[in-house]
Amino acid sequence: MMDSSKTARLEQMVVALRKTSHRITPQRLAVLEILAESHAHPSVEKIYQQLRDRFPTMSIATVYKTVSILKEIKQVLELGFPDGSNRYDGNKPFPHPHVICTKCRTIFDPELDTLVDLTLEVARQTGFSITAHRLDFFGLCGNCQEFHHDG
Amino acid sequence: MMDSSKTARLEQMVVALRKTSHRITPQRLAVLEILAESHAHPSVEKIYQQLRDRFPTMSIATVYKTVSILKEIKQVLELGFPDGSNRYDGNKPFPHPHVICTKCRTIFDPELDTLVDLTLEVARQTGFSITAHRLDFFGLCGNCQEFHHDG
DNA sequence: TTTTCTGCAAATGCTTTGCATGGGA
DNA sequence: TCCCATGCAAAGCATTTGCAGAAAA
Repeated sequence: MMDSSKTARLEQMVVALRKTSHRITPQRLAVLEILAESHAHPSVEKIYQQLRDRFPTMSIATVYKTVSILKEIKQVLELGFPDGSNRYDGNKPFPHPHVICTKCRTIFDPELDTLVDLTLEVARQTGFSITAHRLDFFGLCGNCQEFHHDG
Repeated sequence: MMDSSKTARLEQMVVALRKTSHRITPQRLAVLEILAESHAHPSVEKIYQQLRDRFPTMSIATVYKTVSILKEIKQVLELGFPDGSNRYDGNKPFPHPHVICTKCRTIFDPELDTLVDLTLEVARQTGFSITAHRLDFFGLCGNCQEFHHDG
């Protein structure tokens, strides 16, 4: 991916914050940078760890608050998990499928056709007005298949 | 649905417990009955509430423990949500799509073609060995569209 | 200068765990 | 009888909240 697109994505997020009357602080900008550049779907904890070098006094609560705002203004997609290992996608903040390794917790974005047909079929069948969806595939990634240790 | 199929499903769960050396207690049997008969995808709290009449001294921890065992032996499907409002499906304890009302939290099972094609495509693209998936559609049910109050 | 944000700590809420008593098989 | 299950309370843990001082605009 070109560097300009990362910058472009960051700029989109900054503009979205400004439009909703949120201030741009150094801490927030740093969170935005990580979310705009990373394709690893980082957790709040991961974001926090990456920021501790630049902001030694930073609180993890600030990361939580920033991510919460980004969710509200739809600039980040939350991949929530019941065990509390939530992950965040700042590159594509709209519903799309994910492939998740149940061992090493790596998350990829597969290239699949959209689910518009399925969504329409569900709406027709159930009378729901569908506004979002979530599609996750679970399994072992190539690396974890190859080196499958015990435990 | 015929009554016999409910009984049949209950019997399957009992057999599965016995095969894995788990004891059949009145409390466990009651949890199994609710999971086998309900199509509402009940939460642990809901199961607990329905059991308090018959078992006044019952602990919610017992419901958690029973559901946990059923998960292990694949006799219940857990629909986990990051806000802790987990729901359980004892009728179809295998991956299948769900339609979820974001207002009243009703959950339906739409009749959709299986995702075998998509699963194979994901495996081909990513090199994963896919073992499970999760597909949720979110929106407003017919009733909540009609009577959409504030708050 | 005003309003919002940060950082710390306490609170929250679902779920899990430890342990003594009770009950299946 | 021998283990396992129950019920109670305490612990766990990611996330949220309250608040006083700091900083954006």
